[in-house]
Amino acid sequence: MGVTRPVMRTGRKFGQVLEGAREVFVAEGYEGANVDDIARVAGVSKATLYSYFPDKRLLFMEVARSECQRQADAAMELVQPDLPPRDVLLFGARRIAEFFNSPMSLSIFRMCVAEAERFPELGREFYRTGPMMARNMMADYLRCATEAGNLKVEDPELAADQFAELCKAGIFTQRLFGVAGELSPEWCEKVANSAVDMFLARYGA
Amino acid sequence: MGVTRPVMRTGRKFGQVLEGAREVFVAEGYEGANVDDIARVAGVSKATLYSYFPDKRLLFMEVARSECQRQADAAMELVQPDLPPRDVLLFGARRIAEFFNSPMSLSIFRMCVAEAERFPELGREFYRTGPMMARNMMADYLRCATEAGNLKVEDPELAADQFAELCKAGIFTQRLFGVAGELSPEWCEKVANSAVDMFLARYGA
DNA sequence: AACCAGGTGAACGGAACAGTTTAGATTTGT
DNA sequence: ACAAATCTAAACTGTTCCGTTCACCTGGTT
Repeated sequence: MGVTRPVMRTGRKFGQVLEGAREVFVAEGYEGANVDDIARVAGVSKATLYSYFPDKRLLFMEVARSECQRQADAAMELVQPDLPPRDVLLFGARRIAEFFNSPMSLSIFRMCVAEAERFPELGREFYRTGPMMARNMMADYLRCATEAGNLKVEDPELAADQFAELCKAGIFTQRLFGVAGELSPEWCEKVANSAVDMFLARYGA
Repeated sequence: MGVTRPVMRTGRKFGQVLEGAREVFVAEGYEGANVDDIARVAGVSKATLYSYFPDKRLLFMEVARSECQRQADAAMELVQPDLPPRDVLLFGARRIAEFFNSPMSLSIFRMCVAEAERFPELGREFYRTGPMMARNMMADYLRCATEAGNLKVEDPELAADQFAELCKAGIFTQRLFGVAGELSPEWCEKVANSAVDMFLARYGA
């Protein structure tokens, strides 16, 4: 594939552009963000911005993509199969709860949801590089742990989904609708613990 | 100033306007919806539309509000405390799973999420009249059932949140990001059953 | 018949905003 | 130092679309 990538990264100010775009998109949403603002915040001329990205939509997708990458990297250290299941799960639960409590993550999530209908590729890309990575990793772990006799999971994919859902109980919805501000670490910890308790009550060996 | 209501309902075509707006908003989202289109679909002139609603935002809020009301009415029949817990929960689980599988519900949900940041009242109003109603109803039931010795729930609010989350495992996220189309009733049934199993494993008496 | 509240349709003002262009400044590699 | 690559500032184009306005129609009431 000698095909030139649609997005080139050669110039000096690529990083600035991406950083500024991230900031403005997160603050204003996709439609609300204004390209002139992005250029100003990035400390870059609009011409420069458009020399990197053919249009606003692709700029946004790159921002979402890079943010997903960051999350995926963080998720890598999520599973340490040599620990007892309770510890592994608790560690994962904390990460998930924190994710849905963080303003940045939430904002990206919100935008991808909002635009998923008009830009289907965006939604699918986000899902594939973000939530699906975590899901697969967790499902793999559950399969391993079941084979090792530490858990009893019949359907690892479903169980992984259930676990992720449990970890955001009482956090996600309220945050998404702006009912609550950022929640206390103690609250997150409680939700995470409760998620693990419930998961083990059902799937514990 | 006789304090005229911001939204008046006197004219003959109020219903048409609301119906047309609902259709276009659901299909296009808030930003994507065009007021001329709404008027056309509603079979009404733009002047008439603006005689009912001072602006697009309030029109949207009225659509969201009426849709929530509909959901709240449907939720009323959700809890029948005289049945055994497993049946009550299964009934609720089916409703929740179906809700998150329905295109209409999903679309309204998506829009409220998208606009919650710019129109905070909208997000809070949606939460209060929608998800929170269901949550309170479920929490009340759990409290009752615990007192009656049919369940053992320490924190009914948290448990209600957990239950709702479990019911959308593997449905919600995929639907929200456009990864999957509408899922089969069999799949929903499986998710609902699995949710109930897990819930009872933890909170069953 | 005269009245009138509610509705029509079409045009218009005006603001916001994506994306382009151009002539010139600045930085970088050599 | 010099040329190539990169970046800048600002004006400009074209479009979209909200919300307004105005002259005119319609169907029911008295």
